[in-house]
Amino acid sequence: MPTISDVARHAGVSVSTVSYALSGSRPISAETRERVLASMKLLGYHPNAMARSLATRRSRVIAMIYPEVDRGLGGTGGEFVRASAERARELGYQLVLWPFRAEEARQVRNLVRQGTADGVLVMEVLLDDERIDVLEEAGIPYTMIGRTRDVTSRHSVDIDFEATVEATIEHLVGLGHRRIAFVNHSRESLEAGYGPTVRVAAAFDRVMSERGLRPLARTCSDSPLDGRAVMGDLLAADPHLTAVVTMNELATFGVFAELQRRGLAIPADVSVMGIVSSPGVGTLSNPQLTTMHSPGAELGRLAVDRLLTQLDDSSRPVPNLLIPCVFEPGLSVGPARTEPDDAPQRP
Amino acid sequence: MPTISDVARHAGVSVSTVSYALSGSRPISAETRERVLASMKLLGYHPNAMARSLATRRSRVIAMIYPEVDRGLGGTGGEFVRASAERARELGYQLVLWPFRAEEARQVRNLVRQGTADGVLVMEVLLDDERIDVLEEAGIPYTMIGRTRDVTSRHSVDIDFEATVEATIEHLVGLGHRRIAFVNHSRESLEAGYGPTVRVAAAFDRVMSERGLRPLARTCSDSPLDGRAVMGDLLAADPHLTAVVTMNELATFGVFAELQRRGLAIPADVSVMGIVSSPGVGTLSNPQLTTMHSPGAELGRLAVDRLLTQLDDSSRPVPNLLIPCVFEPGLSVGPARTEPDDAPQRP
DNA sequence: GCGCTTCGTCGAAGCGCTTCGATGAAGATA
DNA sequence: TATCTTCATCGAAGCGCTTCGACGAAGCGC
Repeated sequence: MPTISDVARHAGVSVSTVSYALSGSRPISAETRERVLASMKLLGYHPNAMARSLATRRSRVIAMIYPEVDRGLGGTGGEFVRASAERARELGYQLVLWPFRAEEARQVRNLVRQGTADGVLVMEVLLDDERIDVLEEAGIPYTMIGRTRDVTSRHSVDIDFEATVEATIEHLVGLGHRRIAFVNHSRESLEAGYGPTVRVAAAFDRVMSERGLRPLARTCSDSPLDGRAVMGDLLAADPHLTAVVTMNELATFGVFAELQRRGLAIPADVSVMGIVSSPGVGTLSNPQLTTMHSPGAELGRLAVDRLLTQLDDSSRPVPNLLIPCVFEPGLSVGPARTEPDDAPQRP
Repeated sequence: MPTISDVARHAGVSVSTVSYALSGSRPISAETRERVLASMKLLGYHPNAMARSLATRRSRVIAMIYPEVDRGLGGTGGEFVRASAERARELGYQLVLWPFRAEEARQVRNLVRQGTADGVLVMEVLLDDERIDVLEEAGIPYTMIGRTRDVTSRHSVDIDFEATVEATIEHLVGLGHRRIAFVNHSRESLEAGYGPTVRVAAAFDRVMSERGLRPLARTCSDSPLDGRAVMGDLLAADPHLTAVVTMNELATFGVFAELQRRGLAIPADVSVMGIVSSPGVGTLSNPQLTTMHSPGAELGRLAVDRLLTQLDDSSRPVPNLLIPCVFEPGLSVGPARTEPDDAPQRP
């Protein structure tokens, strides 16, 4: 591996001239620049990343803290990671993976202190998340994917759960649905303060109540088996429900199975709509699931952009971003069936 | 951020003493070591990774080249990445992601030359893969997940496709199946020389032929829709087939749908067995899919171990590893139905 | 023709660490 | 007691780069 002084010697200039020729941070005559660049090419020179980092105190590395790349199925996590890594590369940064859960905040601190990363991306943020406190304290730029409880002075991009729920209910109500149930993620994730679980639960309650509808909701562990049980439970709670909204991809398979077992046709008897789902997951069901798919790749890119803006110019304020899920048509949602006991309706 | 000389000053020793106290590479009296460690703790000192790397010419970073974290569904890719990152961390390394496809070998070379990574992990290796040539040429340690065509002098871990197919066919034949069809990944991936596609195709041919059975196989793009079409095609080619082996998770959903549409019961009429599938994917089908799931996490850990062994002691030869898939029982495989035209069988 | 600015380049310091050779103080040996 | 080791520690060099101050050579106005 040739070094900068090999290049300098070969081109007959000083080391600093080579550096300036490369960075352009001081004027260099066109002629010598040519000569230097030619030498570089000839020798196959590539600046050593570590030496450069040491001198500039910038590693051009961003870290991504992620507890799980994949939650079971669901390409969302992976999609997010890939999009971030790609965007980072486009902008000349590298992405390192720090596999830490919320409880491992101390490890995060240690790694941050080592100075390997110029900035940090945090996935799967909890409402109260120690890792964020550590990052704040260390004074290192970061961007959350997700949001802590209070987010006013913090940097985040997130799915716009509220708007997503709003659009979903709007869509269903527009098709005549009034009795709409919701299948959430697990009770544990709700209690742990996992953002999507908490925010969607709250949004569903609010949006339904605002319309004078009953917000029938259940938590459900991430498995088809529990999805079946919960679907049964929901039908017991309201035998006349006409639509089910589910944020739990694995459970959705159970929801389908249970409805079909009971002879309820989708969507003729019951419509099913997936929200915050990974792209393509809709095609796996029969009939194909209508979804609001989560903008994983877009969030990944935006998170990186946002973080790097902060790095380049920490004074520039960057607004927090909320991206709603995208409607992806399927065959699992249709007009509400007219219920006998819905009869006394106004026209 | 305190530096090593802050610590030295505070403890009243020289910089080198601090370094030795930390690394233990020269004897230091217990007393001064204590004093130094106390100062470190008090000052909150963490050695700067970049400076250390520059001095030692070791970055303690390994890079992972991956074209896709997720192929649609399938947590295998993500599982692999996560397991690798975790294992690397356990051993004091960081994992950076290099999102390069096989065509982007030049970019790989540039990054390698920068010296950011001590070693490289390459996912989704093709039979003929330029990236591997680049790594060989650069003389940087690497480990493939997957294999190039000739692997004798190269470092790899991979799924043991041959053993997996062998075990699968064995299992089915043991249940009386003779007419077994195979649904592979896409024709494009076969032609691109994507390892799993090619090796399993070959293994299926061989294993079936060795048993005097007809190796009925089809490529199929990764989608439920094409899965349906291919299933129809297979039934046209052999209306009496009793088992389908599929390596294509998305297509499997279509296979199920098509069989059910035709009133063929699973497994009473046709058994379906998924191979090289991501863990948990079996539970999504109804009836639950019997699979040979791919040992993604194990491969991830092993790949890292293997690479780091090479780094520590490049002379020590490390054998290439092949890990078979693991049988995961489900409800989609049963005894072969007795076909009218299979009648003249020996007892 | 003089001083003044501008331009292009150089040398050296420094980023924070590791590591090698040297050194002085004990302790062991004769 | 003089000599040789051994042990613990120090100082300095060096990893490959950036960047600051300096300096000579042109170019400028008057």
